[in-house]
Amino acid sequence: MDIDKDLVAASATPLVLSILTEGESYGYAILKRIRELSGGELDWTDGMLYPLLHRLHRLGLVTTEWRTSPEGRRRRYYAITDAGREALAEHRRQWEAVTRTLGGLWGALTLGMEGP
Amino acid sequence: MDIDKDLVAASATPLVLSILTEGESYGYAILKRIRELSGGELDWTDGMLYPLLHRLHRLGLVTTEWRTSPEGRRRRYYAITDAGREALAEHRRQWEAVTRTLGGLWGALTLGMEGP
DNA sequence: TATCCATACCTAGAACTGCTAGGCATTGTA
DNA sequence: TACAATGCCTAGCAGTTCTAGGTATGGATA
Repeated sequence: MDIDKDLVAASATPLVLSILTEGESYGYAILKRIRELSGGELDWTDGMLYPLLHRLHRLGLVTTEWRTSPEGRRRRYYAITDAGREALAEHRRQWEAVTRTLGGLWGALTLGMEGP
Repeated sequence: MDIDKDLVAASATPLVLSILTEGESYGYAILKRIRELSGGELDWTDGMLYPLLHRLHRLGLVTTEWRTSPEGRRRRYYAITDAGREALAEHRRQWEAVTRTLGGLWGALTLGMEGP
């Protein structure tokens, strides 16, 4: 049930940026959210996520700061920037272009998008 | 308008296998078909396609043979195998799973699938 | 109070890979 | 006869990824 490596790579950035549009978050919580959203199909290790978050920060797509949560834990919170939102829109555009191309070959394609 | 490298990588195998479900084909024609299907958004070089076709053959997902076309050109034709069809189904399943995950974050998502 | 699990983060560098940039040959056409 | 289009191939470099390791702390349990 492992998702193909290339597909994981292709979806990583849009997925993280999308999660951050829901509101700021931090590494550990993002991992759990990904697992939850995909119903367990996408199961990243933290070693995959943190370098990605660092890269997004280097590219100016997110801001970050250390804060202490109400529970007393130190966490590095991330928030999406305007540039991040633009990058996400472009990713989405590309994802739709490719899905449309594949959809043209796959015939009537629902992709499970019709649900509630 | 360049499509992200990772997204190209993720779509490469399902795209080629899908094209071969339309009937056997050969490298040069597959390249043109990809350009056509994507409206020019996906623009592979031949140096990207041939190694992929070789890999698909090595994996038993396609068969291949040299033939001379009616026009007198020598071409290496490729045809999808049963294993290839199974692999394609699995790719499609994964693509849909990831698209569904992203779709859950993107809200109502048409992906241009509603067409004529 | 010792131990274990969950939470929370970080990175070096081995291992892998993809594609650029080159090559070759043939047919049609200006 | 020269150029464009058709048609195929691959070495190896340049680039990246993620595994495997590390650290630390809060809360629960025994």
